[in-house]
Amino acid sequence: MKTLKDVALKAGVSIATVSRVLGGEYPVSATTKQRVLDAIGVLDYHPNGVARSLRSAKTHTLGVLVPDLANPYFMQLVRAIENTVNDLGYHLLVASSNESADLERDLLRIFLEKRLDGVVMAPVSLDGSDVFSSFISGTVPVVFVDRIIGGLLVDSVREEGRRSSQKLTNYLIDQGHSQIAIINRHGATSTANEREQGFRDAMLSAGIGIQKEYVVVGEYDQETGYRAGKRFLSMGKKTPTAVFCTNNLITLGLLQAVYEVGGHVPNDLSVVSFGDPFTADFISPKMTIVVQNPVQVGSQAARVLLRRLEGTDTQERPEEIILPTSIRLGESVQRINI
Amino acid sequence: MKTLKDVALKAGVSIATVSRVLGGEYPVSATTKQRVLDAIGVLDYHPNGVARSLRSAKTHTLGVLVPDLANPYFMQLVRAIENTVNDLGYHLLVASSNESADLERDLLRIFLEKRLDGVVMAPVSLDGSDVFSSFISGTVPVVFVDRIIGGLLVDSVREEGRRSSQKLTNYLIDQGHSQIAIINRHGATSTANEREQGFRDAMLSAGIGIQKEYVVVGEYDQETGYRAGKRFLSMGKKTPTAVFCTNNLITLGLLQAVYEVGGHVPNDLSVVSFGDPFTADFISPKMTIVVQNPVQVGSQAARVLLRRLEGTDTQERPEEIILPTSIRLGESVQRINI
DNA sequence: AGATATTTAGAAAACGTTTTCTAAGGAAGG
DNA sequence: CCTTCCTTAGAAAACGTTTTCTAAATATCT
Repeated sequence: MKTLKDVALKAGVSIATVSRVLGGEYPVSATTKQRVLDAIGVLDYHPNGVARSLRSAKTHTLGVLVPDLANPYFMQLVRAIENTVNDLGYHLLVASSNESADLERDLLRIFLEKRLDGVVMAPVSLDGSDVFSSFISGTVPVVFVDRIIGGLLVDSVREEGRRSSQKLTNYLIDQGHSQIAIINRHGATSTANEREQGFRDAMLSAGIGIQKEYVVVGEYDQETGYRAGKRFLSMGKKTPTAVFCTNNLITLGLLQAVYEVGGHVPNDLSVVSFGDPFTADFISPKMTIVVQNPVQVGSQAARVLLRRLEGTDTQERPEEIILPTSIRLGESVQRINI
Repeated sequence: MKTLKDVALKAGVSIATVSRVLGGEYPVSATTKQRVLDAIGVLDYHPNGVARSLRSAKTHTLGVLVPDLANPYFMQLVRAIENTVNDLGYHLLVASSNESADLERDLLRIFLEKRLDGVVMAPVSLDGSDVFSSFISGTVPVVFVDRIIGGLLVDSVREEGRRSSQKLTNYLIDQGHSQIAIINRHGATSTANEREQGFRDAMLSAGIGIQKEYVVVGEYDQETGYRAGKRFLSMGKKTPTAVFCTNNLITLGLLQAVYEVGGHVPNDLSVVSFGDPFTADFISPKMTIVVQNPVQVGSQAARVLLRRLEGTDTQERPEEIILPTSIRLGESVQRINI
């Protein structure tokens, strides 16, 4: 591959001059400029971005770390980030942690070594590991999306979870349900916690006890929803009348389980869920959901990050943006006569 | 951020020695090695990957260029590529061309400047532009996925399209349909072409003429399917009895249009489609589809690319892998009595 | 014990840029 | 016409690595 030196030789100037023609800041006479441009064209020269990055300490690349690329929520998120940053000449290194804290740590180390200019991530870890402190001491801006890690002073953009969970549960209760199950993620992502809290808030104030068999924990994936569904359906008389799915993939799995035994939603089982617009629109029946907005989260996060990158607000306190969510009623809940 | 120099100073050795400790190839005495490792730990040193890349002419980063990140097919594809290459220490720069040839060219130029080690892309352009020749002369390995560009000697991995299209159409004909519409992408992606060809093959050998109003072209998106659906449904007696959707997003849009007017599939309209497993499984009714396999395509493409990167088969002729597809019958087609 | 081989470490070049510093040549001013 | 200023261009340092070349110190062999 050709270098500045080749171009300089061809054009009969110094490499400094070629660099200046490309940079455009420094004055170069019209004639030499043309000679250089001609040489560049003839040689099919393409600047070496790696060398540039080394010299300028800027890679113009942002790291995006999501737990699961196969989740439409995160796919939409990534897309929104891309759309927002592309115009300013940034590009994305995308990786997924598969909900593993170890993998997350490894990937962050890679991000650090690749000297990415900033990071948008949905954290999996429960607490700030050593890698985070490296990021912070290295002053690489990080923005958390969807989830947060308590105790870390990091910018974050997420969606309101507890109150909307509460409202969603209340809706079920209002429709006459009391045998309500919840399928959630194990462990303690902030998101999972908030959703479960909201659920408990509602049940508590309605005076309904929460039965152990009705609380299922697993992963944010279809498998978890499918298994839980199978189990619920095999409980005979004790089968819940309604299920609260805390995640779109879990919902898909649950529906699969119901349909597989010839069941019907909502006739045999009422279902409510958290859902991104993409997934939600093509599930039948139309689901009653808390409408999530990954596009908003992504573009806001990108904007926060870009502000940190361009601006000089290094010692400013972290931004914490919590987007409001709303409930959209569908046809996935049956009214029960008490 | 700390450098080799800092570590060398702290450990009382030369930077060459530190580099050797990190590299692991060159023999270093146990005592100095320990001193160096201690210094690295104390200083929280993280190697500068940019400098490494400059020196070694390897970025360990692959470019992935898809037309649309919001399409579950490509999302699955990207994920499969990531899974395949991560183990070997490669990471992905992901970008989407939004089906724009101009944007595609710009992004390829960026890839070139960032000195990515290789590229996996679903090409949008119809012919090989100048950027491609830069890639080829620069010997950056490229693998096409899903689509190809005629006349370019480039590795490719895609799915069989024409014969499966023909079979899918034949199925409709066997079920008694003759008023069959097709919704396809405009222009000439190889994929769109093949699917249309297969459709025409079937219609021709069945002796059914293809009516102009039954051939709709647009984008590979929901909007296109939705609009086409609206139009079909407003044709009264001439409304087709069956529609062949060449793409999963188009299918979603079409269904939306049908449901919106209270219609039913397949009672009011039979629908068949190309579909990725993810989307297909959660559409109701269960669709009769050509099952696409983005995961296979992605991992195969990654493997081909890795082989080019590691091996020395530079002058070998391009690989052209065409994966077989199969038809999965669902409940989206109604049998018509003739 | 002397000669040779082996192990370990440092100095310096190289990767391809950007940018600072220096200087040549011409324009402007007295 | 001589001095001063401005414009344009080159030389060289710097960014942080890896690697080649060289050399010192130690081990091995006769």
